[in-house]
Amino acid sequence: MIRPVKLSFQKTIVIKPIAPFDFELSVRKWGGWGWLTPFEEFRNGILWTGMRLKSKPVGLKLKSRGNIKKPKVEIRVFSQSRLSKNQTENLVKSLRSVLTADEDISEFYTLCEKHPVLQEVKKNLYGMHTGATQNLFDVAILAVTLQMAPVKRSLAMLYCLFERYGQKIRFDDREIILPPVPKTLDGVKEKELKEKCKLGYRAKFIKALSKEYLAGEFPEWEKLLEMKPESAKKELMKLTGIGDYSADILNPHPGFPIDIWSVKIFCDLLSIKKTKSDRDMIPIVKRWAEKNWGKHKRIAFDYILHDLESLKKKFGIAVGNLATDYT
DNA sequence: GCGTCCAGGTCTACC
DNA sequence: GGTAGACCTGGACGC
Repeated sequence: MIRPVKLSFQKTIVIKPIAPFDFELSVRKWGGWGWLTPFEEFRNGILWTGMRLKSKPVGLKLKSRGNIKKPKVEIRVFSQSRLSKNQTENLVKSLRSVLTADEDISEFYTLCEKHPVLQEVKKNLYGMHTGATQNLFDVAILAVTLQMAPVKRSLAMLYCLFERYGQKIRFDDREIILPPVPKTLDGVKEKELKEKCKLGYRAKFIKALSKEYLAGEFPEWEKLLEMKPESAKKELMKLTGIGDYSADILNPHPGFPIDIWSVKIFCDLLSIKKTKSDRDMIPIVKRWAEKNWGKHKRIAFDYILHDLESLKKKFGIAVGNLATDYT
């Protein structure tokens, strides 16, 4: 990795999300995945992280200046050069989106009253918004590293990709690593990715995704939003290495990205009778979620995965070591 | 210590 | 269109 890019303070942005909004729950993600990058830092109620404005690296220092009922987030912005009016407007738009500041979760909370598991997660995670990056390439890389591997190995692959090929930024006495860009990964040999980051067969997917991005074959987030959920998913599945599971992670429409690991938990939690193998139960549990939770299935999914430890105690589900694998 | 199995999917060849 | 088998790696397990 090249030496860190030094960023200096430019301006402060204030965002007022729709209440209820709990700042810490919304920006602190489980399992070492991070909110915008796995290498961000959260300490004493402050989050240091970063993102790109097109190709311009931006450092962000976020702090709550409100409360759950009257939320207000102060964001100090750092960059190499002054932000133009247009860049500032785009940054505010991106920040509102990744914070899901405009999402009213009260409708989901009404649904929560109908199911004991959701009642519990609502109580424990009240005010959590589940936003994350809109950069489809970054999410595609994450999805590929999640495939066919335990969490420990997924994190090892992801961390290696960031540390070797990501971009380090330095601001406010902190160093943050931003995700690798397609151009960088396109310039790395598949053999190197396999050997250095232990990506195995996934190295081919990463290379192909980089080439597809550079060739303009990645769909745009806004266009996917305009499509019907299933059409958007089909579009995403045209990308190399993106199948049913990964497309559910990338899709801006609410999906239900369960896999072999999580299907066991959902069957236990939701008392869904296991009539087939774990893999064959995946479409059955997906249909259950669609039927019972509809457009709220993704936020329900996120709330449940964030609250596994307390759900384990409350409902005695057999998540055992699987849940602690995330910590 | 060594061999075998399998995991938090996807692709491809084959029928 | 449906399905079996291959694909990387590393931890768990049995011997």
